[in-house]
Amino acid sequence: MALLWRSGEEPGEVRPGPKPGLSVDVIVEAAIEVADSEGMAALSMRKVGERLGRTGMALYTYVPNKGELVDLMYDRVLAELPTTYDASAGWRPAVASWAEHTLAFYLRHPWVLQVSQARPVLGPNEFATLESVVSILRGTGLGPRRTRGVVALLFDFVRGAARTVTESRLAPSATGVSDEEWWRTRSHLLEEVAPGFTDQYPMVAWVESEDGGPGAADTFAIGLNVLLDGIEAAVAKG
Amino acid sequence: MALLWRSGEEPGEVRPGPKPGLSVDVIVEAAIEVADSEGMAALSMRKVGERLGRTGMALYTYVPNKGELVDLMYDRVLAELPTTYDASAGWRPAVASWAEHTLAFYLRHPWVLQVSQARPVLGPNEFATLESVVSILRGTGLGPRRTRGVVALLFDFVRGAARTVTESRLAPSATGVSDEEWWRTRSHLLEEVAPGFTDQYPMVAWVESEDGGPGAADTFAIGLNVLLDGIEAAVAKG
DNA sequence: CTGATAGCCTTATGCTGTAAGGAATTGTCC
DNA sequence: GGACAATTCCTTACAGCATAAGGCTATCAG
Repeated sequence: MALLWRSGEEPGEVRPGPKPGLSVDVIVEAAIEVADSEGMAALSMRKVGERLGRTGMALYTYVPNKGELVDLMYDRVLAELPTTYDASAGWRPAVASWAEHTLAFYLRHPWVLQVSQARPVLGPNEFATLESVVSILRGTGLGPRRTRGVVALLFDFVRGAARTVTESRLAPSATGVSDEEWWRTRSHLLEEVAPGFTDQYPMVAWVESEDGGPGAADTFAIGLNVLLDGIEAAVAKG
Repeated sequence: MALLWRSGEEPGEVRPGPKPGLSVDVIVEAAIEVADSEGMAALSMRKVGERLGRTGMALYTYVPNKGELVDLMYDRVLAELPTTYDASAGWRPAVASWAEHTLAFYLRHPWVLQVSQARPVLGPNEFATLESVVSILRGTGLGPRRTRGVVALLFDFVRGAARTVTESRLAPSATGVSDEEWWRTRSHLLEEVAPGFTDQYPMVAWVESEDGGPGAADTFAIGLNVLLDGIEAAVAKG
């Protein structure tokens, strides 16, 4: 964890031995490139090493193990997120803006969703993101307990939405079928394998009727509004 | 996917060869036991095979690959969930009951959270769970699009809450520190490594002040209420 | 009995993280 | 300059993973 907060130790201390050809920073950078383009599952020490013209083992000079490397990657990409949001028009649009930025962030780095959330990595940028939401929510006047609940809810919602999008993005490419095609053939497939499933699951059939626009984006917007209304209600209650 | 919907093909068809010593069902059962007790990461074909007195390779006679096995495990445990909820007192308590049942379910089988969500596995029990929530939400009078949004929001919330609980449960045991102790030493640790972090992140410090009761359970209840109020607002708007 | 089939095995391939130990480089001290 | 220590990076090795390939054997239909 010390590595997370160092970020530029004093460059003094001249020490014997060959000059370091790498650094924690370039390793983390290379690892992020791998994870962004090939996904978390394809991230291996060997692959990161090769990208830097080294073997996988060379990385262990700089990073104690893969887990810590992932923690460093996580905190590093979090730096992309804004640290403040414009709350001049009230907390509602600010929260909406936060949610959209955060969603886009997860879509940019889907592997982040696979990094442990509840044992927080405790890096500086993780605190900064937390700081940014709480800061917005101070405008609601809610107390710390309620605010904690709302923050958790907001994160769960955005992360869940991101997971839905990225996974539905990956699934078709894995099977070689396009996204739309997949959903179109879905019902046909099901009718084949489970004849009369629309009778067996009438509610599912109903909820999937009346196809509303762009799908995922639409669902996100609706969920966000419900959520904001819920916060408003909590505020009204005091 | 055909395996998901079979669940008892006709036992006719007498075929040559040795009698099957195993079955898809006992394999799935054994795999669930492994995943429940040792976690998804520890689930391997070899381990499931050994639990049944076979090698790992023997399973490939019944199941095409590990991915399909996981799909089967997923749909199997989903059968534990209720298929209907009492909505006689209105949709609000019914949704609350659904959320609590579902949270408890995820806590019982934490590995389920690691099964892909957005390319739905499309098993019968997955549809049944979807059916149960939508069924409750019909009582709100919302249309299909809004209902879809609310369903997604509900699942994201419950899954996120479950993830938070299970991960904070696992983390300390991995490091050998107790849960409470971990949180207690948290601030001290941070003060050491990042002196004056309470000044740097005042909002975080504020939101973590006033420790409110049992923590996770409290956060869940608060979030759920916010969510229910949000649905109510959506209903009121029409 | 013969041939086909299905269950289960052993073996092998190519991945993974990482422990261990050695070679090479570069500094400080005599 | 030579000795010694520290450091980077390498090769090798091990245990584990999913799973492909091929072989042995039990069991059926004919």
